[in-house]
Amino acid sequence: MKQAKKNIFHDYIVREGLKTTQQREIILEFFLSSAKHMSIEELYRELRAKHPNIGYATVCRTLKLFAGSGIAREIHIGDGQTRYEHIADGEHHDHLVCTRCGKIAEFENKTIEKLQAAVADSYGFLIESHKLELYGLCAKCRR
Amino acid sequence: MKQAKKNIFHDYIVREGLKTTQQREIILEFFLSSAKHMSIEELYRELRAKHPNIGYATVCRTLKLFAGSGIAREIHIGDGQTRYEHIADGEHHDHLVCTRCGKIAEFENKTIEKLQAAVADSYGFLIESHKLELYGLCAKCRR
DNA sequence: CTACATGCAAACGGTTTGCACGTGT
DNA sequence: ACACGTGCAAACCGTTTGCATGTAG
Repeated sequence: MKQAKKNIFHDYIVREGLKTTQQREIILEFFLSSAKHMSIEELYRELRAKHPNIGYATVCRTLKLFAGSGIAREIHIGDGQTRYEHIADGEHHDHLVCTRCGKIAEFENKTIEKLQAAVADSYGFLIESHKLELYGLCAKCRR
Repeated sequence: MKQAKKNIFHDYIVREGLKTTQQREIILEFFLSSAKHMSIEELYRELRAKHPNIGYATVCRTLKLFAGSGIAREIHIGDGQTRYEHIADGEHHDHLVCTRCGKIAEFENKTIEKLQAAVADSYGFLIESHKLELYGLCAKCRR
């Protein structure tokens, strides 16, 4: 599964006439093993601990490549940071964002998606993508 | 209805020990008559045309007050701009965002809201707010 | 050997803030 | 009078870009 994504990314690199570099490999490996919704800053900080000579700009640029290749997606949950999430085999999912601890859980609900499609239809609107986020307190923070 | 919101804002100003100023009145009047999801920049630019001596900072600060008073809400639709929408009597609504022309339509769907609540429950999550945006092409831009 | 990639620092874009001056109460 | 508000310009914060240098193919 991790390997599958590495392959997708590698194919993309080749297809686009780009190059496989040490930095890209390091960032790729790290991203694939990391938590699901890291911000650029978090990714950079943790990466930097092991690899002090990787620049912030390189992390930014590489994450954009991940998004371009289809193994990651840029998300914004309104905290002013750009985050990247793993794309799990075409599955779309939405987010439960804890406003206290910042934890992000994922869920999927086909019925909601169908209703969204119905709403869009009734407006003559053609959906390309959607974003559904529930903000509140996670089970732990409620207590 | 416009008057009702003016009253809400005015009460808020008094309650907080703030002051009614010319600028605030102008911005309030303008905001209440404006399109539903203006960005700060748009609001500022149009306002500025009539009132060249109103500063950007004042617009920002005043919009925050509107949000604080409950007559407006800050929204982010991922284009890097902060927008303010009117709050219609406690009604929540979601958005259809046209990725071509930028137009934002609103909708409301109680069934989706119920399903959201059900999902949150199943995670032990307590919803404070939510955001649902459908991105795509509006009826006009599809043609 | 050439084109692409990198790290740094400087630029960017939207928002916020510090400050001296203005104004509502 | 005093505290709050204003406009301007400078600061801010996360992200992007220009450039000289490094490196994959």
